[in-house]
Amino acid sequence: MSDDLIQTEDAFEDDLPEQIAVRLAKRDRLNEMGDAYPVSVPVTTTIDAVRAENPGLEADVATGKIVGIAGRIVFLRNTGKLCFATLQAGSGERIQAMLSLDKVGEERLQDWKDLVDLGDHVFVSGEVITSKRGELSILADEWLMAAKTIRPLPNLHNDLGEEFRVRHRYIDLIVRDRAREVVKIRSKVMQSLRRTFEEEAYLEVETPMLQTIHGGASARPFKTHSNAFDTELFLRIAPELFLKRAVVGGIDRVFEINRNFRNEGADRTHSPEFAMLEAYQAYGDYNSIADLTQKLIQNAAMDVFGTHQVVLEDGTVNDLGGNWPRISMYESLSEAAGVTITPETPIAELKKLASSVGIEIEHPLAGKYVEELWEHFVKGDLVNPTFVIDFPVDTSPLTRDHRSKSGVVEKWDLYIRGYEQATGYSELVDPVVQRARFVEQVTLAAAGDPEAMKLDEDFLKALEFGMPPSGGMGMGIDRLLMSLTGLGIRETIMFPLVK
RNA sequence: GGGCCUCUAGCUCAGUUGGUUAGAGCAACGGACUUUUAAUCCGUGGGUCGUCGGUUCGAUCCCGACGGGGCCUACCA
Repeated sequence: MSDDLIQTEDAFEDDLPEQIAVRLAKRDRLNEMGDAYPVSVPVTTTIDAVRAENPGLEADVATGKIVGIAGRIVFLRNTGKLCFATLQAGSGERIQAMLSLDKVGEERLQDWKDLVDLGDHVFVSGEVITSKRGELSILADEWLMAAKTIRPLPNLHNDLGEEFRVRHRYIDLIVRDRAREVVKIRSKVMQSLRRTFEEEAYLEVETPMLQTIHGGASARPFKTHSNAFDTELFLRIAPELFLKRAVVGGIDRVFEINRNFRNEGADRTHSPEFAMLEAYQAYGDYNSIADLTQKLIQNAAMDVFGTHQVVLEDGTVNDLGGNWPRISMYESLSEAAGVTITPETPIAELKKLASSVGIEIEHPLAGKYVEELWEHFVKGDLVNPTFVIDFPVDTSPLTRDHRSKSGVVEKWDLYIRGYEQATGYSELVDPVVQRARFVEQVTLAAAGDPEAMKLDEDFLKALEFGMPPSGGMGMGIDRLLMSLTGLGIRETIMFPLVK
């Protein structure tokens, strides 16, 4: 693929694809006659408005209404003395323009045929009519080039290849309704989430993305360097430790929607940068924050689709309605595995069980085996939204111990259609226990675990000033869009990273 | 990171069991056409068959390396 065609005057001469050379020549002619890229064109209305204001007209009707509209040409049908073009607005709405010899005159009709290509933005003004076949049209008195296109649009009769769509999303958005729709859905979901937060009296904040110590999750970070401070910086893997500082400071109900960066593998459900929602609620716990999470998602479904039963890309229905069940990790695992597993089950036994079902991992923490076993035995069967609650303590360093069960923490993961959609905690606010947990992590890091956290002294100091008992949650926005649409992550992100 | 597959015109795709001139539809160019809407009809041009190297009389095709992409797998959300 040659992307640097239009660089130098010399390049015009030689190896330019025919279609581009032809269009550049047309551009030159337009500039000689006037302007191929005028600063504006005298539009009086929009394609959407013309359609909305002229519904259900009979065929071959003249309304007497004169309008000026602009749009991108997506179909072109030139005949001898009457030319047709289909103009598309940014919304995807289309309308037909008709250019006849007796209205625009011989010269301008010839200019149209000579200079206008598929993909061009044009302005036409004239009367709103319907054609003999009943198509709502603008019968032009005049036309103007609004912006000349140099590259040809792909044909609109075959689906674009997936790679082409991702690499040229701007073209995908022009030619594919669904691409535009997904952008719209995403925007509406964001509005809905913010609306729910506002109703619940949360404040939206923005915390650092460039951090000197990365914490709040376990993942490999992207590294960068600050010239001014001459120091290594990390792109954040999570905002958690800063949002908790905000809660310490008295921002009792706080949320952030922003990007996280994780230097891990990319696949259908993982992107190196992804939009994350985190929320914290002083005087709440993992139950109240689960309630909030359910409300956020159900409101989003209702606001965007008007139902909790959302229809996915493949035609299946994702039922997000009702009160979502909360199942215990240890109990659901014990049931599915046919063996009683508790926080007291020795690691050797867990290892043996894991090995017997083909999970071969070496890890010093019993909790890791429990989570792996749970994913093996239970995860696949969870289709409808389900909160899996009460996780092993040793894999959840930022979560408080369970109020009554020993060996587990007050943490849930929300699963929807087999994917982890969100996670929530009763937050660990005891600075002494938090320090001890961090030290364990750092010890692991020293033992060669690159994802273990470094000690964030300033965060610990904040806790020492007293963080109220709190519930907190984190939710992947891209994944929420996936749950609501059934699309892959690279379709829910408008411009996903490509090499 | 490992395994398998893939890359042909502006776009979507055929095809060549190694042979002289690599095809289609849409798009483009020339012509005809005042009611088309994937307009139609006649005619024309357009390709380093991902890149580099090897084998061969001859490579788009076989082999190797590199690059892009996909699927599975591993890690993470």
